[in-house]
Amino acid sequence: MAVRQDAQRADIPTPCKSCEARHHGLCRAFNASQLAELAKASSRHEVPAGTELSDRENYSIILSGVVKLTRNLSNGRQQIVGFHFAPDFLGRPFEAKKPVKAEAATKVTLCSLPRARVEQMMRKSPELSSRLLEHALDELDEARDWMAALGRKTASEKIASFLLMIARNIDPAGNCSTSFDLPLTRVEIADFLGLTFETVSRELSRLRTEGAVEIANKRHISLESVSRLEALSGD
Amino acid sequence: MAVRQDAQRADIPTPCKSCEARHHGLCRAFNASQLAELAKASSRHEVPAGTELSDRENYSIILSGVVKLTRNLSNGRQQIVGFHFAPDFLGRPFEAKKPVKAEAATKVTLCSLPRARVEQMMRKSPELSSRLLEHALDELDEARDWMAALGRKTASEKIASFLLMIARNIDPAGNCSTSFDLPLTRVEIADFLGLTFETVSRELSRLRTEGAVEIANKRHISLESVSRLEALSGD
DNA sequence: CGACCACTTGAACTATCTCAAGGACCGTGG
DNA sequence: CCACGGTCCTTGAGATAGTTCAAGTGGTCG
Repeated sequence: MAVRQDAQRADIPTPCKSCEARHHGLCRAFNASQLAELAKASSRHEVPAGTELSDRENYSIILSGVVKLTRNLSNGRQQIVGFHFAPDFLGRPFEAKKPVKAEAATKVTLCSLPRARVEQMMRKSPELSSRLLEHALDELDEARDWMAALGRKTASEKIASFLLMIARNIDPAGNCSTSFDLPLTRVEIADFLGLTFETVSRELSRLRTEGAVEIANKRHISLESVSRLEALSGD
Repeated sequence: MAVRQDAQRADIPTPCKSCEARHHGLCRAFNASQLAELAKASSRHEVPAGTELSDRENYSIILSGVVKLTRNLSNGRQQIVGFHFAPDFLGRPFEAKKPVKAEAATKVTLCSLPRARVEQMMRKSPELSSRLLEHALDELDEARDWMAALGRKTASEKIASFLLMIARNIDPAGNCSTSFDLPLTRVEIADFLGLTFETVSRELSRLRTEGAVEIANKRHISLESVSRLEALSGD
C-alpha cells in the first residue's frame, strides 16, 4: 500500500503534499488517486471557538484546534461526551439515533471532503472502511474509559485523568505534552467530568498546592511528571 | 439482497434455518454461501451466569441471555460499560488498547463463528464490514448516552433510564417490554449506574412506592407506563 | 472607567455513601 | 424434616464528597 502511494507521489494534490494530516487519521487511508479526486472538491476553513459544526454534507479533517461533542439533558444540564483533536476527523456514515452536537472548543481549522464521495470510496475500498471501523472502535474504547471515570472516580482522580488525556492529545504529532494550554474553560471541564465548575477549580488548586502541576494564567498547565499524575488518576 | 437470499434458501445450513438470530445482527449480513461456509465451523454453547467470555478465536452471536462488559479501577472499583442482549454479537477486529472484560450476566447461549473466517469475509464483503461499522457506531452512541447519564443524572433518573434500557432490549424480537425479569443483581445495577447497591435498592423502592413500577420477587418488574418512566428519566 | 467574563475561595447544605442490622430465599447436610 | 450458612436484598442513621450560594479578584474590551 505504501509502495503504491510512493509510486504515485507525483499525483498527490498540491495542498495535501504539505498537509500535516496527510499521513494521519482518515487521510492515511486514501491513495493518491482518491486524494486527487477528493482534493478537487475539498476546502479549508477556519472557524472561531463556539461555532457549531453540524455539516452533514462533509467529512472534515481537523487540522488544528479542539472540537467538543455534547449531549443535553432536561433542566439545561449538559454533558460533554467526547473530544476531537487534530488530526482527527468529524463525520460518519449512518445517522445517529441520538445525535451529539459538535462545537469548536477553540479556534478550529478544518478540511472538508464531500460526504457522498468519501462514502462511495468506502464502498469500494476495504482499507478505507476498515480505517473508519478502527476509528469508531477507538472512540468506543475511549467513551467506555470515561464511563468508568464518570461512574467511579473521585473529583481529583477525574481531574488528573482529564489532564493526562489533554496532555496525550493536544500535540497533533501524537506525543504526550508536559506543558500546554487547556483548550477548555472550567465550565467545560466540569461538563465533561460530571462536576461543577467550582469543584474543578478547587481540585486544580489542590493539585497545584500539592505540587503535581503548575498553573500559569489560569489556562497554562505544566505537569510535574506524567507518572505522578497517572498515580493520581485512579486507574 | 432479500431476493438473493430467498433464491438460495436451499443452500442455507440447517441449524441457521430455524435460528432466531438468522435475520438480525451480524447474521443478517451473511449471504447463503457465507453462512454455509461458516456453519461448518460454527458451534453452539450454553454457559452459566458468571462465565467470562474472552474467546479471542471467535465472533459469537448471542442467542439468549445478557452479557455485561466491565472495566476495573484501583481499589476494586468496577464499572459496567455496556451490555449485549440477544441477538447481538461479541467480537471485533483490532485489539482494544484498554480491553473490557465480557462476562455472562445470566445463563447465555452463544453461536461461535471462527474469527479468522469472519474477518476474511469482511475484507471482501462491503456489506459485512459496513454492518460491523454500523454496529460499532450504535454502541458508541449508547456509550455516550450513558456518559451523560453517569455525569449529569440523579440516582432516580439513572434508575428510570436503566429500567427503560432493559425494557427496550430484553426481548430478542426488539419490542419494548412492560413486564420482565431484571437480568442483574442490585450490585450489578449499581456498578452500571455509578451508585451503591443500597441507593439502587432505595430508589427502586421509591419508584414502587410512587406507583411507577411494580416489583415482585425482587427481580420481576412491571412498568406502570413507559411514558411515565420516560418522564422520570431526565433526558 | 465600567462592565463583563473566567476564575477562586469560603461556608452552609444535601444527595449519596458508609456502616450496620435484619429479612427472605435457597441449597446442603444432618 | 429442620438447622445451617450463604447470597441477595431492604431499611435506618450518621458521615461526607461534592454542590450551592455568595463574595471577591484579575484580566480584557469597548
